[in-house]
Amino acid sequence: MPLPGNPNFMAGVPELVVLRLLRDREMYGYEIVQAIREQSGEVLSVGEGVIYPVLHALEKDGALKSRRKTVGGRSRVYYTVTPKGLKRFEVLAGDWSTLAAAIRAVLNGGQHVPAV
Amino acid sequence: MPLPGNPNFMAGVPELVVLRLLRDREMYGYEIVQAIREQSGEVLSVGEGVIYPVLHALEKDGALKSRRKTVGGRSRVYYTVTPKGLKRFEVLAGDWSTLAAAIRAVLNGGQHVPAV
DNA sequence: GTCTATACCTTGGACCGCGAGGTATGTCGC
DNA sequence: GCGACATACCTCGCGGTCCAAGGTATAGAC
Repeated sequence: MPLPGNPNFMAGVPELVVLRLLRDREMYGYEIVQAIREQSGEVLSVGEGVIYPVLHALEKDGALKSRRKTVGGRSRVYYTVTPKGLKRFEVLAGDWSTLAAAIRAVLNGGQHVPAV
Repeated sequence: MPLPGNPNFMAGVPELVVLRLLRDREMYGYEIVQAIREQSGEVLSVGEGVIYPVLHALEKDGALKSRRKTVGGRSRVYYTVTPKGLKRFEVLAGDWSTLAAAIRAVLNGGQHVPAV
């Protein structure tokens, strides 16, 4: 949360990314890990040790719902975004946008960049 | 360091910002804290508890040089960027750029954004 | 003489990310 | 049938960053 007294202003990106991916379609953890790697052009490598805890926390908070599904003999846990999760995504996305703009502003020498 | 095996990929923003400000002109710690707040449009609030340790670490690494100066009866520690520090800034700035682009790519649905 | 602003600094803990490790099952080659 | 590899889930504990809180000291205002 960048705006008012921001504790740990850089955190929460994994969460944001997870919510973004699940907004499009139902996915399972292992798949998410690879999707992040792919879609970021191999730049972001957010491992399973990050993703699974994030998924559990989001579900506990009611931002995600899960259901087991067996595909080709493999048991998977698929996640979907709840309305609460969608709202959370929008907040986080806005925060990120604000933050990135602020950093860019400083890098550009203090000229206020009018949002992207 | 976003690219190869990235430990703590989101970190280092305070350092990056400090180097950016000092690249323009000599500044002292207290001044830097306020400059960040201002230039970021009050979004970034990186307190003294962050800045001073960063300045000390950068100086210890030879990225900055300091000199005491008394202005109007007030003793200040002014910092300037060394060539090593400049190089470090360029690396960090590039890393940040890459990272921000990667996150934006994911937020945009996996279409590779051709750098900004 | 007290209060506010300036200016420096350190410490403790909180939090997050992450590697490393652990379990289990399916598939492919030999 | 057996080993190696990919899939798929999970947790623990370390480590690094950030940050609030607190501490010192001087200058200027009222």
